[in-house]
Amino acid sequence: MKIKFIPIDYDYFDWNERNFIKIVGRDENNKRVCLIDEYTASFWAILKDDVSDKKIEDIRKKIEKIKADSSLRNSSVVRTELHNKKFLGKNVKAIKIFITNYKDGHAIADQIDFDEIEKRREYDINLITKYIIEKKVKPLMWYEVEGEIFDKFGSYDADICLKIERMKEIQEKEFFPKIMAYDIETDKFEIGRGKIVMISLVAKNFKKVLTWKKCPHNLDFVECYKDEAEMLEAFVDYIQKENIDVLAGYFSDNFDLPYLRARAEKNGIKLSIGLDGSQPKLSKGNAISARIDGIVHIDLFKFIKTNYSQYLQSETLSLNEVASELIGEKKLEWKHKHSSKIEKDEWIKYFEYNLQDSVLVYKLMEKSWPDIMEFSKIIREPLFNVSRESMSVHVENYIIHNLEKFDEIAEKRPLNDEILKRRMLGKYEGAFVFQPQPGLYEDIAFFDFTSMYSSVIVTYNLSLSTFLEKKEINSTEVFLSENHKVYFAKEKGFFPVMLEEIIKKRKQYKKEYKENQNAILKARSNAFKLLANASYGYLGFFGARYYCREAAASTAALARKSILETIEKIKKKGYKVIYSDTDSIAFLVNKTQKKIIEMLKELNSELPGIMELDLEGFYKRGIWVSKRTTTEGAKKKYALIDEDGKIKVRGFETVRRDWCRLAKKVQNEIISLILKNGNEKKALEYFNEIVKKVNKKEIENDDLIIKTQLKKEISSYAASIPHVVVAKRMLEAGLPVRIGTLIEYIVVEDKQKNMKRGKPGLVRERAELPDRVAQGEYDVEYYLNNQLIPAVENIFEVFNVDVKSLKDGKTQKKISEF
DNA sequence: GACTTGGAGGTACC
DNA sequence: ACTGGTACCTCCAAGTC
Repeated sequence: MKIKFIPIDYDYFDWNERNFIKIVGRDENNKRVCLIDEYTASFWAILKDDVSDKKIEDIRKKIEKIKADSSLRNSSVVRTELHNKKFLGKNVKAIKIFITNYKDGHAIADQIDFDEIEKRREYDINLITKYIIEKKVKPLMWYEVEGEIFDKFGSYDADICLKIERMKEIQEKEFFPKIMAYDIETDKFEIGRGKIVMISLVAKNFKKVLTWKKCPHNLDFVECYKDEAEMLEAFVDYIQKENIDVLAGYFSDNFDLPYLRARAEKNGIKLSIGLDGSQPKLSKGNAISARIDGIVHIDLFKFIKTNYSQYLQSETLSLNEVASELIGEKKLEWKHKHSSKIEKDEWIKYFEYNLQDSVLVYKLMEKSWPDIMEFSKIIREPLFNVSRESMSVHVENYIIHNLEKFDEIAEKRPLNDEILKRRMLGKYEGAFVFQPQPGLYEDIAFFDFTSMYSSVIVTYNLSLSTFLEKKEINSTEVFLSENHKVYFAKEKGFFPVMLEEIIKKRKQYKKEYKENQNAILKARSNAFKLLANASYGYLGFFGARYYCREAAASTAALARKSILETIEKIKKKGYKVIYSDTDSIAFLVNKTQKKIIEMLKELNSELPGIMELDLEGFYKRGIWVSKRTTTEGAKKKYALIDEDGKIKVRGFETVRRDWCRLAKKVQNEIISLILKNGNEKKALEYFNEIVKKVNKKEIENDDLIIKTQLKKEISSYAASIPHVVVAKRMLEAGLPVRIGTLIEYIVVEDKQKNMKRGKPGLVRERAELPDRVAQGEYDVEYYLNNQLIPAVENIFEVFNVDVKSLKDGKTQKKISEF
């Protein structure tokens, strides 16, 4: 039988003690297809140099006799092959060892401890990953498949199952999966402790809320069931009936699916939503992931966190904020309460609220699909994994999937003691940041290096496999510090070569996207950008297979050297450099813009390798301020206005979430007024008005909330700082507080009159939960001295205006003098 | 007891 | 633990006089 097929989900199972791969996907008519493939797991034993051929044959014979029997199954080596391979760039002879069952790879590898064996590798690589590499059955690519009907499964919910005989990659139209979004509402927050009150399901032309609560209304999307158990059964039915590829939730790995499983168990029913009739499988450990056989369960929260969060403005990654920013739609209003306390007519609101959550998840999933799909195609890992994995894992998987071209055997994942050792090493010297001079500057140009760290890695060939223990002829020498030099080979290593390709592809797809703006090209270009950006971090990441501290430190060192040299050149051309951070240089434009572009060309012609300097932009004006404690300029804090009047703020309180909105809004407005007008006059008037308002207690509570995230367990905080004290109080009040919760508080006047000689008591004693604070109850002194003034003081200082004394009556006269 | 200092903690920049 | 280092700033608590 011959069909067209696109792989969506991968899994493996044991049959007669051997491993079989099961791929679920679609055919050209969108029929659900499952493919079965026999696959023999393997790993490598790398031989030491100079082992004689005869000895190698002896060892192979010995290896072929190895068994690893357990109560679970009898495992053994199937056969061996001898190959000429590379390991970390060096030629090696290696024995490829095929085994009956992947799960016993470790047990068998442990028995290969002959003196002639240098290393054993790749027994720590996922079976699916190895399968995709070797058999080239890549996720979300179309294939023409020949195979025979496979009916050895009792019943599998697919239109057809084939055992693969031949496969060929083909070109076909882009695939779009059938997505369903879901969300549950429960009586208690803790997993399984309360009942599930309702479940919403949203797919294309499909909107439902399932509930077992009485239905005193006529909402057509609500379906009522006798009890929780019946509702859960209906949920299972819909998942089975609707023929979906992707089930998407938000925080659903940690909440919705575990909750559903727990409640199903309590009700004595099976949550058999897998195509094989199995229940969702929850992984053990801290980072729970919930898998459904044949259906890709995606927890969008995880994908958004690793892939979008750095580009989002949202203060938190709550569904409400993320949806609002990405799709311009919000959750409905609903104040959570136990179902027993919900009034009759409130239920409609509750159902609508629940439905809207799934609508948001559905739309977010549609929007994220190109990104998830492109990552899956580029990295060649299944959607389930790609949607959950961190950037370092993405980089690593990309490497592993591309080693074949280099004949490389993969390095092993570091074990715990190795990780510990790496972490003990501490930090190495990083980027250069220019010491700015506080002031308001006119006409500024910004240059920046494109993907600077990646370009450095490629240009200087930095990586684990090119790192040399000692100086060799024709090697690159890098000064890390005065008495620490390291060396790298000139011969190209696979890591820099791969990175160069990533950078090239990023450029290519960026260009293609500009010519043909569609979501997929954008996603493709973006995926390569993210991979390139994470590569340097990967080199210095303690958990990386290809960790190389020297390479990471050298990357930073060479980037420093490069930027400092460029700064010098720009200075020599007669420009005043005012700022620089890592890969960017700001300088004053005292000549025509044409001259600047000419200089840029010249600078580029002198740069080595793929290093490239780019014009980031011209700005009409910019402000740099001093640090709060000293008079020297603050780094990483500045604001710019471009020729179109667009303002860019970096580092100021305005862009920090741990400052109250009042301080942020006022600072932002002051920055804007100053940059637009070129002086502080209007800004001072504005500030004066605000101070009056604060004094008159006219500021809304919402503008006074200070938000700080709880980053660890409450008990492990050394000092009792305001947000931790408030968090404790929230816990006592039965509010959900855990690591990651954004704690909100308002500082109120000292009720206990703890004032000591006119000075207020500790902030934590005055930090109050926002809904316990009445309008106008806030502490004027705190918000003036600890929020407003610190936020604007250094800005006005640039104009020699002392704002500290503004709140006193006298100084107001002083302002009128301006 | 008032003031200084340093560390913990959080969040930004690139 | 889940990419890296650099930097700012607040609040508290210990240290100093």
